[in-house]
Amino acid sequence: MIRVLLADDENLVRSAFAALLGLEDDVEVVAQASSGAEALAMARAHTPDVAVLDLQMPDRDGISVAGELATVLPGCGLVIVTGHGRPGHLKRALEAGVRGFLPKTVSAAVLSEVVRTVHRGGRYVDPELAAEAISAGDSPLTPREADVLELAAGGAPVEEIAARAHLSPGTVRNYLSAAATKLGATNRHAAVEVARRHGWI
Amino acid sequence: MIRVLLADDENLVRSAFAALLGLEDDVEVVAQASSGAEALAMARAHTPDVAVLDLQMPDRDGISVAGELATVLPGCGLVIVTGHGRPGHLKRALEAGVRGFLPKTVSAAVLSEVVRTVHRGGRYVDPELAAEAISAGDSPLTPREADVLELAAGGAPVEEIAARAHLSPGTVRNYLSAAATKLGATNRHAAVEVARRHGWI
DNA sequence: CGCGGGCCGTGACACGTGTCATCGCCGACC
DNA sequence: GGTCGGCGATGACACGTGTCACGGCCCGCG
Repeated sequence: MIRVLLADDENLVRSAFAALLGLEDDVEVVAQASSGAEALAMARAHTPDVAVLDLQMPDRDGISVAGELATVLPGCGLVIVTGHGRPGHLKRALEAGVRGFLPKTVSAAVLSEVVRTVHRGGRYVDPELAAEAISAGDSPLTPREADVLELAAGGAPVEEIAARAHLSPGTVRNYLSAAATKLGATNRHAAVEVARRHGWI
Repeated sequence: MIRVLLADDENLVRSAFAALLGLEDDVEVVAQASSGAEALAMARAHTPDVAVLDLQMPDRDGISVAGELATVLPGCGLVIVTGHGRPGHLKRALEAGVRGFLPKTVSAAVLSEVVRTVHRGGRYVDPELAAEAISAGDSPLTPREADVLELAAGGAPVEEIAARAHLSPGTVRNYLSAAATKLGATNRHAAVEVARRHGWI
């Protein structure tokens, strides 16, 4: 029997996944969580064999939860499920010790199969996503550029970004200009779109 | 027995919903679709009692599908399920004849209950979402302002927006300026964020 | 009919931005 | 020890934008 922890902030989806996995004979959902913090607490309490985590949760990234789980529960298999799979996310997830990564567009049979594969110590990443990740490559942005670009995501003026990043307005413009050039965008706003699409911010 | 049509582009979620609804004695999932066009075709073929539609689908809006279904299958109950519930979406959905509207954050028991309620001819909208919709009110934007603001969503420069909207650059700037003022934003980019958050674009 | 308001355009001004050159400080690497 | 690259800053210039005033056209409404 494979003991599974489910974490997803969308209760309806999480319960539905539980119902889906419940149909399998060799899988048992032993705990559910609706946030990253709760997922960690539940994992400590129930020590599941496999943790199925949603990528986007209100408090913290599913990947950061996975990273912490990897050290707290080394034996626990880690699977990330996500709506919009971005290449950058996949890369970060694999670095965090995740062994299963699949978008929600895959068919139902895949989920339970991936749970079994990961439990056996194997790996599974969605082929389409893997291809995208390889063709897209790494982020060309330096850490600071990514930081500043993320702060620019809300459409805030440069002054506000500078204040929130504790930087000079001129420096912020330099970073944004560099980021836009690297991403082949004409604006920082278009650059934000590109970076988001690749999962680089 | 309530005959249900399920439409959601995320196969995993759709199958999971099917499993969830399959646990109910009085509900039967008779058809599934992964796009808006497919949902319409399936609805014609199977004449379900209730259609459960995801809001965001690749080809067309779940609301526009609902609007068409309302004329094609007048007796069919319409339920919209969505990840991020925006007040503006709720309003448009109700105008299209939708009688059930709920975010995916609700608990599992609610879904089947809403299907039953809608099948009986009743209505259900998520209380929290309803409160937001009332407090947020209608969109202050004129139709053209909303159009232009939508074209500005990608971060494109004014010239490009003007070309795509068949307008003069000056006119575009006027519209964007008006929209930003009405939405209390300093930029058009921040205005886009605000409008998106309210579901006005 | 006059009036308001949505729609579309022009022109002008001030401000925000994008771009580039140049500087200094540091840490990594050969 | 020299070089390279990331980080932070400054200053200057050109361009994109935000804002306002103003013009016109059309439609609906009192």
